Amino acid sequence: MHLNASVDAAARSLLGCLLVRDGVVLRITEAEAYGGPEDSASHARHGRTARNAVMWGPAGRAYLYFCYGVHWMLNVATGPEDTPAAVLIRGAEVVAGLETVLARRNTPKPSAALCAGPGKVAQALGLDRSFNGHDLTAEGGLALRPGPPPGRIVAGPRLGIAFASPEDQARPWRFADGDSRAVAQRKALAPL
DNA sequence: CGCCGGATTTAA
DNA sequence: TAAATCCGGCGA
Repeated sequence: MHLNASVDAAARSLLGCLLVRDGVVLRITEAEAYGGPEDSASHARHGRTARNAVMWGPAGRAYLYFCYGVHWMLNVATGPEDTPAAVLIRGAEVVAGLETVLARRNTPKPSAALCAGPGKVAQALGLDRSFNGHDLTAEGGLALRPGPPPGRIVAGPRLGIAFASPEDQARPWRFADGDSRAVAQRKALAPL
């Protein structure tokens, strides 16, 4: 876990790490890097606001935001203080607490798609705005811990950013565990 | 203050 | 392929 490295390196280093809450343990299988004001795909593109303030804070804090009027998205703030950057957790596989995850996801049985998607990850962990700014390096509530890294990493363009500049859309800042099935749209990813 | 549109998911 | 559904950011 190298949260103070460049945001794309930080995103790669989060693959395989564990998210722990309430007996639920998820292993991160997919992540996307978002930079500062220079990244036209990032929430930081309009500068510092009340919503994205956590991106300016120290590395290791949770940045939660509400999207499409429906979903909560979990990000990990990276980089030094005053340097806005965050990694969106896009996918995970369940390591422990399967019953709790199935209940929260309102799904009868497990599948590779159970937590493949950023909205699904936050829902599986039971997250909402109250976790915004939470210190993931501390114990309790919601914690981020080292986990088994992937054997190989695949990468591709970030998803859902058609509003960004062509250069930023093309930037291969989406990363995933090449051996995990808990990854949405795997065809858009290729070996590093 | 009102409008536009989004780092998505789900079901048809 | 579209509907669900809310709020941030921006322009008036």
